[in-house]
Amino acid sequence: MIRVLIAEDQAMVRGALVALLRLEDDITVVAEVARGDDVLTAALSSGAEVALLDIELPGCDGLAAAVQLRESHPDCRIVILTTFGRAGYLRRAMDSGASGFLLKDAPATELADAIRRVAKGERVVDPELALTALAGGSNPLTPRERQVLAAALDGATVAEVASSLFLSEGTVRNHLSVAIQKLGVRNRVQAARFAQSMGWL
Amino acid sequence: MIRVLIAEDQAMVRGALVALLRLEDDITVVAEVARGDDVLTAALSSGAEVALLDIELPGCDGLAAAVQLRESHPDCRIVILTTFGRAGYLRRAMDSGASGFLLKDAPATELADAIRRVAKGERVVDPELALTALAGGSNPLTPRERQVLAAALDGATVAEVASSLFLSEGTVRNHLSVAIQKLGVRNRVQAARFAQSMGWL
DNA sequence: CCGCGCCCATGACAAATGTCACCGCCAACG
DNA sequence: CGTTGGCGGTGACATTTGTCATGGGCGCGG
Repeated sequence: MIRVLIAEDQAMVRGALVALLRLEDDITVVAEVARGDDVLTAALSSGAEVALLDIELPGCDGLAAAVQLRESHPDCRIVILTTFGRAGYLRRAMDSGASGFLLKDAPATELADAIRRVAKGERVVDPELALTALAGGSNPLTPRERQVLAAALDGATVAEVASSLFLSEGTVRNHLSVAIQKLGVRNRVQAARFAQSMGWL
Repeated sequence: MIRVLIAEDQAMVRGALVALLRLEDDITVVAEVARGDDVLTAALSSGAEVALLDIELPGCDGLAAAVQLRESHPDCRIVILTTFGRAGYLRRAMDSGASGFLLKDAPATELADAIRRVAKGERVVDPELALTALAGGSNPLTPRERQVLAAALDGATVAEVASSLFLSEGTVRNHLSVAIQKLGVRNRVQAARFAQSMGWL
């Protein structure tokens, strides 16, 4: 019997996934949580063998939860389940110690299969996604550029970004300009959107 | 036995929802589709009594699918199932002839319940959401302003928006400026994001 | 130690953006 | 019929944004 923890913020989807896994004889759901910062305690108290983590979670990112889990409960295998097949997400998931990476676009039958294989110690990644992750290359942005871009994502002005990061306005403009050129786009909005679509945030 | 059609683009979620509904004795899933433009034919050929429609669908918006379905198959009740509790979505869903409006944030148990009530001819809407929809008021944007804002959403320049809508640049700037003031924000990006978050697109 | 890359900053400049006043056209409505 | 409001347009203006050159400080690897 494989003991599984499910972390997913949308209650309806979470419940549906539980129903899906209940159909399997060799899998039992021992914990469900809605927040990233509940993952650790729930995993410890339930003795989960496999943790199924969404990336977009309130409280704490699924990838961050994976890191915590890996540190204090290294026997628990981790499967990331996410909507977006962003190359950067896959890379970061692997860096976080995940054993599996599944898309919500994948057929429902693959879920139980992936959990079984991960429980046996295998790694499970959509091969096509792995290719695009390799082809896409790695994140060309420096940490500062990421911060500035992330701040610009929701329409903040240069002045706001500057004060929120304790920088000069000119510096912010420089970082933005460099990021725009690296990404080959024409303004900050496109740059921010593109970076996010690649999982570079 | 209530005959249900499910339209949801993410295969994993779709399969999980099917598993969830399979647990109910009086509900049977007679069709599942991934695209909005497959809803109509699938509903007709399967004789579905209730259609469960996601809003974000490839091919054709779930709300548009609802309108088509309403016209050519008026006996089929419609339930909109969506991630976002945007006030504008609810209003448009009701205008599209939907009988129910459910959030993916709602508990999984509510799904079967909502389907049963809708099948009996009742209307099902999250009461809290209905309140915010009323409080939020209706869309203050004119059709043109919506178009311009939508085009600006992905970082297009004024010139690009102008040529794509066959307008003068000055006119586009005017529409943007008016929209920015109506929405009480400070630039086009915030305006576009705010409008989208309200479902005014 | 020296170079390299990242970070921060300045100042200047061109381009894009946001605002304003004012124009006309047209359809809906009292 | 006159008024109102959405739509399209012009021109001007201040502000913001994107680009460039340049320079200093810091940490890391050869």
